[in-house]
Amino acid sequence: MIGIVEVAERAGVSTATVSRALNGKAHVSARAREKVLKAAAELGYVASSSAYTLATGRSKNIGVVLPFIDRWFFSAVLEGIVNALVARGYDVTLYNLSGGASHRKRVFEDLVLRKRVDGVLTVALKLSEHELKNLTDLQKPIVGIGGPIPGARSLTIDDEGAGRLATQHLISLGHTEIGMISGTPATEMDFHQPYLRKTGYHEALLDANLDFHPQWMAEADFTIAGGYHAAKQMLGDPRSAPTAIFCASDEMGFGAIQAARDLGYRVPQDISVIGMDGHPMGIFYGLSTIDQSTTEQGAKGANMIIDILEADDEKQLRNHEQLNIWPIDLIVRSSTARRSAK
Amino acid sequence: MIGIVEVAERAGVSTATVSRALNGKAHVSARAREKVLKAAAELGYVASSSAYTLATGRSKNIGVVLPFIDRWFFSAVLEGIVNALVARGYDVTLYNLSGGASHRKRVFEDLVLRKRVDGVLTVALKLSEHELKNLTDLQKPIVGIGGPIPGARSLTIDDEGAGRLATQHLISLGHTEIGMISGTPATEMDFHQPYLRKTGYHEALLDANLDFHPQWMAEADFTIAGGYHAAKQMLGDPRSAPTAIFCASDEMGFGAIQAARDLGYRVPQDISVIGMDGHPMGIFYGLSTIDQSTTEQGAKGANMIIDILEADDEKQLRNHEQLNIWPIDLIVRSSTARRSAK
DNA sequence: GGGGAAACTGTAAACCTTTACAGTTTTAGC
DNA sequence: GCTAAAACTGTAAAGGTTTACAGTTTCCCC
Repeated sequence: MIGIVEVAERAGVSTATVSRALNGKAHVSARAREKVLKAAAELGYVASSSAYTLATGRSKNIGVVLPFIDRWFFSAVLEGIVNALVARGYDVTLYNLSGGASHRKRVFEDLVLRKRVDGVLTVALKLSEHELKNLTDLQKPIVGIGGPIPGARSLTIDDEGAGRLATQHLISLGHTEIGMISGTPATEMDFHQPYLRKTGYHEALLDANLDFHPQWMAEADFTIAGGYHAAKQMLGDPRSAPTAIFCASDEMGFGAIQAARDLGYRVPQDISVIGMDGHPMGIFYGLSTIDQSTTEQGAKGANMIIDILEADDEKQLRNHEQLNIWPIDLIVRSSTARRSAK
Repeated sequence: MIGIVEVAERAGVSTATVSRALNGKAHVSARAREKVLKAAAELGYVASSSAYTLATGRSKNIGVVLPFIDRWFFSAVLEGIVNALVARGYDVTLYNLSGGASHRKRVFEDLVLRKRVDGVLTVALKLSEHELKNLTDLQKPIVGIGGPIPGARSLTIDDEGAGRLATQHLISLGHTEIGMISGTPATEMDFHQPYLRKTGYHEALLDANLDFHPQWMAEADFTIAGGYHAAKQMLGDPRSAPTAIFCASDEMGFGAIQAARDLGYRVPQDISVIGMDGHPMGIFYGLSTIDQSTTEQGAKGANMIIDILEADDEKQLRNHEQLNIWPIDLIVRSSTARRSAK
């Protein structure tokens, strides 16, 4: 095993100098630095991260907690997070909550706490009070992406505004009978999101003085299949079928388009569909959507937490609540069009 | 800061006893164990993982290296890996290669090496000799999922057999003009997979004495859009259009179905399509496929590496090459049918 | 060449556990 | 009640780094 001592011997300096040279600190002469670098390279020396962490109290490791990994939104956020963190020299330790309740408890009580991480990033998560306390007790920076963490920093889109914007887009095209397929809150997830998007939808209808028909509202589980079944139900009855549907996720939008086609509707001539999130397949389906540049949002959240960490300012480290609103874009493609005369 | 010393004091025992009690080791009286547990709970003590790692040389942390995170196959494998590892008390540190070449170099040279991990799991990766050497120099268990790592243990399906099976399924339905949309090897990925699936396809045709037409072979990038464009090209010319297509991934299969429909073909009456992987959306599309139970495969790979670690047998730890073949299933849905008379 | 400041370097303590080894207590058998 | 064995417990070293502090060298200017 070759450690800092061996490098020091070979370079003919002390371990302190080796440490300083290798970490790019000041107070090392060019000559010494060079000798150290050479010796380290020759010996193939790599510092032990556990010793580093023990000595400095920093692990250069961020814990990321997500409810699912294999759903597009989450994997896209994760991709952004991981790339941004690695670029800044941090590792990512992953905690996934999809393994059931006992698993979830384990994550919060044991793993996150084991002093392995310098900070925690949560994605679209609603925490119980107990879990929140576990996290804040760590006295480490926390950032919540896509679902505000009370008392901590958050990065999230304006879900209510997004719902309103999507609905207004449909209204602006002349639609007056507008349905919505909203998400059901899975137990693992923050339930603000589906709720807020629905609120935006209602507000937009209200502002435009439009009627609201209970049959125009359905709930599904954010998947293609869920959207398909909900849309089929909603469009199946010609007496109450809306002429446009706003889906709370793009996946449900894909399903809705398919359902409409299977029922003989033409999209967008007979029915307009707008989704939400900015799924890459949306380009393929021609689905209009509210884009929230998911991967970039993940990267931004990652950079936020590193900025806090490296600010190193005591005041910064306190978890004062702070809400950052991430911008959204309306992307109009071929699934929404002017309402045609019936 | 409360450490093992504080717990020892409170419990009225030595730190050695605290350590033994908390780690569930033998040689602790029931009375002492109880006192320790009580004291630890009262103080809210959590062991420092870096000190643990430094003292024991084990990090209880597995590095997972993947080329992408936000593509379904990889996120599904990852989901399986993470859940299995957490269930066995291990953490997962994630290394993603999609950030470009310098990023990739960084991952292999710095991060994986930093003695943070007890073992490495790679997913569908082809490593350069240099990268492979970096990894094996670690003297730690390595397991390659979905892409064999030379000189290490691997878990992979029989890609060639899978290609043959898919093609044979089409042949058994009476098809004689069978196209294939194969994957292009992205630089980040193992390029065995697309190649092997193609080989299986060719073998099956050969065995059945069927003709092969160069226009029946296309390459795409594993995505829906890629499959769509490739299929449109292949089916566009009625003189050479095949009556069945085997796609090397389900995503490309979805695209191919869409392309066929857009060209006025009915699936499966006019054209059969079979995919590969077992994407959950396949149920929705009715896509016949070769299922490789991706998430379970990830879990299996994770368990393999932990088994090696916990066997603790010197011989086990040596990275002797070993190839585990993961079973596949032909799933017949509504996208494949008997060839109809033209 | 002398003096003082600035730049560099080294020693050793600190970080927090685990565990080998030695020492102590309990148990069981007679 | 004694003895030997078994079970438990404690002391202290080890693991590999960073860094405060003290000590040394170099540099510059008079």
